[in-house]
Amino acid sequence: MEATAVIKALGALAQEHRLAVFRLLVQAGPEGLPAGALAEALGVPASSMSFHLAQLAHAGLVLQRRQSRSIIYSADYGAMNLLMGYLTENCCGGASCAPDAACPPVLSPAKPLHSPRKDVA
Amino acid sequence: MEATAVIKALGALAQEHRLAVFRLLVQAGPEGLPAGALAEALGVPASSMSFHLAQLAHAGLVLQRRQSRSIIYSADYGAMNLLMGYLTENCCGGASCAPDAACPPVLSPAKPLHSPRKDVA
DNA sequence: TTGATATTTCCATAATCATCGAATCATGGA
DNA sequence: TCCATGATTCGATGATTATGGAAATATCAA
Repeated sequence: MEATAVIKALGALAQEHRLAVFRLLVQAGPEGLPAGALAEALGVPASSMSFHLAQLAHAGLVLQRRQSRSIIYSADYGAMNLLMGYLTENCCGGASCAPDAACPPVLSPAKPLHSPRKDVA
Repeated sequence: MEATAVIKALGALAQEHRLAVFRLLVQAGPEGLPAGALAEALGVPASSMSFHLAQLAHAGLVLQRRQSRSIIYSADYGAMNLLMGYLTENCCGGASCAPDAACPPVLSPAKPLHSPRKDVA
């Protein structure tokens, strides 16, 4: 994933409604949700929602497929993984950045990427 | 981490220079880098870099400390973890979203969050 | 205090982005 | 074909954001 794609993806998520939509889709799973349901869920006019969904799709964060009259949107989990991988890539120059924590990115709250060292704050 | 903080963080990263700075800092590790070095590394005027660093700091993504005449910036790894956790929270409604992949977010390329199912694409 | 260095603040300009009603397009049933 | 439904495109408006030079602030050394 290159920088311009990452910027586009981050910019797409950096907006109230789009962030909410993306999370709904992440939680909805691969089956996704139709545009109308998303608009109603967030209380946003259809034309506005369409604009935001287009942004997310153009950023490669969501997939769309038509099902009869509805257009179903779903999260692109692969893109999400690439995005987060880009941010943590080569963390701490590849060296162990903290004596007690592994550098390879792990999102689980129980195993944070690493804790800042005291001598830094 | 609440939505407004996440939006601020994502918005801060959704800009060419700021994304580049953040990655430099992530790779630099907890020791961080002075503002001047960042400006020079990216070929950006000092005043512009200062603006971008302020954005990152205000978004809670970087820490700053003064060291003599320099101001040293470093990545806030805790914030980064919270940010990514927010995006993947309650993925697929907590249910196993793919029969062969675990849902808890894992960034390692070898163990992606999960793969989209064929019947979805 | 004077001078040099490092960084930030101020300011005006230009560019990008969000909103939403109205019009348009696509689909499917009667 | 006609109509209803679901969604997108168009267009004007208002708001936010990026840029960089000049001036101001902070630190340190002599």
